[in-house]
Amino acid sequence: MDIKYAILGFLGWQPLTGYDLKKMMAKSTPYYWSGNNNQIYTALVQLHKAGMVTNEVERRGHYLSRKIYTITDKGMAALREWLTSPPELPLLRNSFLVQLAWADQLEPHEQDCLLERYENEVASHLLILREEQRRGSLINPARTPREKYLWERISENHVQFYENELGWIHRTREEIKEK
Amino acid sequence: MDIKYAILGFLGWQPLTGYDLKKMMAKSTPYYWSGNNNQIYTALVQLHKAGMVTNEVERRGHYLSRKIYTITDKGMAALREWLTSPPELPLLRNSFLVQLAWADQLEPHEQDCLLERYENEVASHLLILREEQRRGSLINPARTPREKYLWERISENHVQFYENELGWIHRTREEIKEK
DNA sequence: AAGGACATGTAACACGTTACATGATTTT
DNA sequence: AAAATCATGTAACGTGTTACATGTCCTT
Repeated sequence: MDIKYAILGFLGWQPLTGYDLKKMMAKSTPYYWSGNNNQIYTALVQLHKAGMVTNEVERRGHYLSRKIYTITDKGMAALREWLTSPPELPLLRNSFLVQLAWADQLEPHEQDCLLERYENEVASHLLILREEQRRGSLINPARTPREKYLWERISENHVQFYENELGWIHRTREEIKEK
Repeated sequence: MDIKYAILGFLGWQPLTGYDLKKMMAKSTPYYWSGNNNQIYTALVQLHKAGMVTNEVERRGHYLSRKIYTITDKGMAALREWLTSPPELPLLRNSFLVQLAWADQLEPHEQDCLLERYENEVASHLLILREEQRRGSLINPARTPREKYLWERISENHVQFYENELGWIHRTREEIKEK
């Protein structure tokens, strides 16, 4: 469960609430978990049980309260250990490729429509990513120059992935047209 | 549930058993489902209930038997409809990037070890992919020149993805060394 | 005789998403 | 007054993996 380590990572930075974590993950590139209450809150409970985090309840007003989580030494040690564990290959699932595998059954214009739609999807997502980078709406801790560099490279990894995909689909369409 | 359409795709080609499907998926690039009984057999039951496939039980010996599934017109229509439905963006999950996000906490040599391991993982996977391509151990239907071309492009998409990743990690390591 | 391929299925678990449920506080 | 944000949680569902369970047939 990656998300636990992502949480530990953020808490290693500063104490945070579940709600804070949710927002931070939504704003940072490597976190593919979509704004997801269930996962975050249950992971926090599990981390608490395992002694990796402690929480302090802060009352505000009559009913409202929030839990501020802090990482423990045990949590820091677990994070460090995970950081040095063997990295895994990325998991890639592209259902478009499954469509393409059987696209020979389509009429030529339907087939090109499919390819064009995919190209547009990728291109517009790339624009969004670049815009986010440009506006600096993504989190970049930058506590040290090295950390800043690493986060920039992670962001770059995403952009490059979509650029690569765009190049591939473009060439595919060109080659089909030539026939 | 993509896998249902993948099954319909293969059955559109020829009648097959669940076991056949399992092998074919394992041998073709765009099918990311790992040799998985549960999914295939339950999907076949669901497709059968939905009238997308029929099956014929072939007895062989006293106890042994196998179910040969055939796609129906309804199944073919469902497949065609899915093929023309709007493609989705690929789903990419790279837990290595989550490790990297917090890698500033590591000693320089531990950090480079992490990067090197990832580079090696990607490089060796790329070798496997290229070897599979070269040996032709991957399925390539090639019933028409266009279909052959499409499957080659799908295979190329995979290779390009890992090549891109390899380029990215290589450059990242070089830039870190320069400091 | 042993091992591998053939063949079908179930059980338990892990991960992730959407939607539901509640209600206070702050901003417009 | 309405809308957005803050804040925590639960329920139901979908998808995918590993391991379990069973037994035959074919090759070495």
